[in-house]
Amino acid sequence: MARLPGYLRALTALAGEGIASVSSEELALAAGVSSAMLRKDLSYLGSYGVRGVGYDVERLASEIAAALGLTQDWPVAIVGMGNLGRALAAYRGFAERGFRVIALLDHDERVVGEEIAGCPVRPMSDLPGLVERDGLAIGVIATASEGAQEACDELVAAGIRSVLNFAPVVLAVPDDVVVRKVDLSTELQILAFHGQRLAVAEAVAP
Amino acid sequence: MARLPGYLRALTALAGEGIASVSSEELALAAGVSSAMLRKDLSYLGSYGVRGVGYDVERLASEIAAALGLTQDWPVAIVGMGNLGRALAAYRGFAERGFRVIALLDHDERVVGEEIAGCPVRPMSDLPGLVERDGLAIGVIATASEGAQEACDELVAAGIRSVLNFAPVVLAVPDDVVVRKVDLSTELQILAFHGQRLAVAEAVAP
DNA sequence: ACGACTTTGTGAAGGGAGGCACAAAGTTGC
DNA sequence: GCAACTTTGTGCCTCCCTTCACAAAGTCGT
Repeated sequence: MARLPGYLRALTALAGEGIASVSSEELALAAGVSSAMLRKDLSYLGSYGVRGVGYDVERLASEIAAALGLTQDWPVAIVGMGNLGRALAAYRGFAERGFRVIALLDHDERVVGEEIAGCPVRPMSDLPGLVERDGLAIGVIATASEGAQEACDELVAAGIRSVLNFAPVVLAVPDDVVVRKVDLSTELQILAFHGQRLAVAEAVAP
Repeated sequence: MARLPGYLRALTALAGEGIASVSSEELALAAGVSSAMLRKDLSYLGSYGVRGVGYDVERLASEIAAALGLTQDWPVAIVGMGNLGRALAAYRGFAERGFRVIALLDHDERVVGEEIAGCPVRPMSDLPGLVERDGLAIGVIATASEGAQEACDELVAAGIRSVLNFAPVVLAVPDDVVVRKVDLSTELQILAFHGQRLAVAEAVAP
């Protein structure tokens, strides 16, 4: 379920405010979904609500965290130390949510050895060892478009089956590999589309 | 249509290889969709294909670009000059696709005046002027979660109706404002979910 | 202890997006 | 100029996701 992270985030925020119990209505509002959908989603996890009262915030949060597999730390490696890769390496958001960046990788020998955000850049040949010895399970692709497929192939060959792709290309992977895509320019283009529709609508009926 | 940017990207790549004509089958493969869906999507734009031959790459690319409103440059402002905001300011991907970052903004007076990637950081109070005089239409929110709603409110108050949100919160906006969200940690959590399912499956049937 | 009230969990209905399959249209070879 | 082949455009069908609505269940006041 792609919405569980949103619920977890809303619950964490509520817990931070010292709220112990929440109804499906309130939580749905905070997470930006309908209450019926929220209840149906949560019912898949089990019956953790109490009729007439609502859900226990702490309890539900830990159930969702368990379902998402967030009870453990997930080691992450970032491939590609260009502009984007450096930014991601410096970004604190990973560690805050249980994702530990254990390696920065680059194909380019001139970059290997450099230190970014206190972490040395390592060659791609280190990948198998990272998977084997450090339990690396998630790879982040921050290369340019051209290098993305090759980087992905190397990740998959090393045994990684979860990939987060920032490059604006469609990656070809075996069926058992999961690829999630984050694409700035696609999002911007969708916004441009709406912006234009707005402009056209205004021109017609000002 | 959220898939048009993907088609455009595939077409641009084909044009770069000097390919002049493409069938729906080939283009669909390159864009990672089914050929039937591609044809249906393109038929909404009009009949730009030739039966028995396929689509003219250049022609189709410019039609899609026009539909997306990419014939003009879209001015963009980035709000929030923390880690993420600085990274975005330095990121070249915007300009490459017709999105011009015309302003960097921050609420914090200690950051205002600083220069990042050759562009000065300006106060939030400059917003109305940017919208009025420079045609600013798209706002990018790169603040921390806490400041996101306030930043969004200021963007909307200034007249911006297209927002790209990097903060992991659900923004409340009027109906005529479009918000697109890019959320790293949600994507990572979804990957963790799959990673855990994989681990569980392996433990059951090794 | 009982009744009224609140809230969950879920069956049924509704809608929309994607896929299938085929007719229409255009091209190419002879 | 005609026939065979290729490829688009689209009507129809199916399936999944969302929403509606209500019964079951549990709480709180009296």
